Amino acid sequence: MLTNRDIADIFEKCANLLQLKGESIHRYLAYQRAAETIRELPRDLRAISAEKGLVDLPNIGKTLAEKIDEMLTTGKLAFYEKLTAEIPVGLIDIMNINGVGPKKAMLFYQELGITTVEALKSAAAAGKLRDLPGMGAKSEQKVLEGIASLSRHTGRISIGIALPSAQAILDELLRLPNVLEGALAGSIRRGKPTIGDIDILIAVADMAHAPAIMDYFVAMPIVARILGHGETKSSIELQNGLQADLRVLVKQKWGTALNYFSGSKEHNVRMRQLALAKGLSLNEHAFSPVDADGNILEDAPKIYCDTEEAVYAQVGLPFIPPELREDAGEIEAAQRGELPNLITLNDIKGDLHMHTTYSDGVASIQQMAEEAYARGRQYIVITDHSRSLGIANGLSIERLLAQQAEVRHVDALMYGKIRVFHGTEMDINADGSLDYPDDVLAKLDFVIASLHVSLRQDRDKITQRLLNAIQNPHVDMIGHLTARYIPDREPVDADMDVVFDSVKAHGKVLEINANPRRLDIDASYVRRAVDMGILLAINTDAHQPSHLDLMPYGVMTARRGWAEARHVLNTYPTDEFIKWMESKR
DNA sequence: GCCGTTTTCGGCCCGACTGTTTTCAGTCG
Repeated sequence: MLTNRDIADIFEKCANLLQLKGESIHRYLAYQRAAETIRELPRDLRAISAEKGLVDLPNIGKTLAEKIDEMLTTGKLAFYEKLTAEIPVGLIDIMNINGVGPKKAMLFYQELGITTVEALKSAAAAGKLRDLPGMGAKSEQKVLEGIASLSRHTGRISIGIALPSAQAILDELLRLPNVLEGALAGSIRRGKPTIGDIDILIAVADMAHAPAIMDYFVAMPIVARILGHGETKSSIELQNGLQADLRVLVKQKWGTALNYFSGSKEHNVRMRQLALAKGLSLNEHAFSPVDADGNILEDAPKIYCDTEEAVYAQVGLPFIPPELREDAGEIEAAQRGELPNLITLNDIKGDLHMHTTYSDGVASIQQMAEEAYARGRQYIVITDHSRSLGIANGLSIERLLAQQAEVRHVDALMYGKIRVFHGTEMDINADGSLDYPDDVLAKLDFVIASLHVSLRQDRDKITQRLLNAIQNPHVDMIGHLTARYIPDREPVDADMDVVFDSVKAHGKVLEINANPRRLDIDASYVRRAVDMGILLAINTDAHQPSHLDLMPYGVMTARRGWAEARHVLNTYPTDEFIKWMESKR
C-alpha cells in the first residue's frame, strides 16, 4: 500500500525524468510542486481521495489527481514506468551530483552510456569526460569532487545540527569590520526540521567592503571545499558535509534580500504576484515599477526596503513571521488582519517531560530541577520510563512509588523557586495494554503515554494502541505521537483522522517533542490540532540537563503550526497548570 | 501540468557564478 511519501517520491522522480528529457521547465515544476504538497500534507491521500478532494489540493489538478488515484488503486503509475523505459533512473542520482544537471547527465549517458554514479566516477577518473563538448579538465575534476561530496552527506540535515553550526559562522562574520547587520535566512530561519543548506546574509554600507568578507568566509577553518567564490556570493562545504552560502549586500537592500532569501519559494511567488498587482516587480534587490506588459521601466525610480516590515508594507501586508512563510494561507490571513499571535519562547513556563537517573537520564531529580529553574522554568514534571522498557531501565511500580517520595522531597526543597511534579512516560505496550494499572496511574500528577516498541505494526494495530491510551482516563498526554526519528525512522502508520478525533473527544494533550531529532508532532499536525481545538504541550524530553536547551526547536515547530500561547498547556502559569491537572482527576 | 475577482489560454524564475566559450550554456538556489 503506497503512502503519501511513496507517492510524493514517484512524482519527484517523474519531475526529474521530465527534466532529463528536456521537457518544459513548467511541466517539471508542476510535478515538483505536487510532490512537495503531498509531502507536507497532514492527512492521508487515501482519505482525501475517498472524499473526491484531491483536485482541491494546491498544485494538484485533474491530471495529477487521476495519477494519484491510479497509484492508490494499482500501487503503480504507468506514466512513471513509461518514463523509466525511456530514461534510466540512475541518471537522477547523477543529476543530484553538485555541478551536474540534466544536460550534463544526458550528455554522459548519450555519449558514454553512463547510467550510474559509479560508472561516472570511473569515467571521470579515466579522463574520459574532458573531451566531451562543453567539458574540460576542470569540469571533470568538479564531477569527481561532487561525487566525493555526495558520499559525505545524505540529503537534508537536522536543524539541531545545522542551526548551531550556522549560528557559529554568523557570529564570526558579525565580528568582522564594516559588517552592519547579519542574519541566517532560508529554511533555518523558517524553522524547518531538516535543512538542505545554510544561507547567511551580511549587510554593509558599501559593496567595496564585500570582497574582504568573502575572502574571510572561504578561508575559515571549518571549510572543507570552496564551491564558489564571487564578489557578492560565495559557497562553501563544511567539514560535516553541509553547504553554506554567504551573500553580502548593501544595507539599503536588507529588507528585500532577507525576505527573498528566507523563502519559501512558494511564499516568494505570492509576494511577487502581490507586487505585480501593484505595478511593481519584486526581486532580492528592490521593487521596480513595470509597464502593463510587466516590463521593468528602466528610468523609473526603484523602491528600496531596508527592513522586511517595509517590504510587506509595500504590498499592503503586515509583517509575516518567517515560520509561516510557506504559502499555506498566511498571505490570506495577513490580508484579513488575522495572522496568529504566535507563541514565543518567553511564553513557556514549564516542561512536562524529562528523565532522570531513575531510568535512562544522567542527572538526579534535584539536578534537573535546579537546571530547569536556571533556565527560567516555573514548574517541571519528572517523567521516567515505565517498567516494560527494560532497555531504558524502566521503573517498576515499587521504584515509581519510591521516586514519588523523592520528587515530593525535592519539590519541598525547591519551594519558592520551581515546582516539581511527579509523572511517568508510560509505554503503550505492543499488545495495546498500558504499562501501569489504573490504581498506580491515579497516584501520579501527570501521565504521558508513548509508543516506543513495535513501531512497524500495521495501521489497525498502531491505531488501536493509540486509542487505548487516549481512552484511558488517567492518561493526560500522548508523547511524540508518530515516534519518528530524523533521519532514520519513519513515522508510525496510524489512522490519524481517527486518532485526532479521539484526542479531541477525550480532552487529551498532544506533545510537541522539542528534541530536534523528533519534532513530533510536526508542524502540519500542530496546525490540525490548533484548528480542532486540541491542547498542545511543548516539552524537551530531556535526558540530560543540556537537553533542556532544546525548547526553542519545539517552539519553532509550534509556530510553524500557527500555535499561539493559549493553545499550549505549559504556557499556563503554575497555579493554572495545577488547576488543569486537578480538573483532570 | 497548474492556475485564474485582470485570463479557461498563456502565463509560470531569474540573477550570480563557473567554465568553456569567443559571446554563452549549464547549474544552482
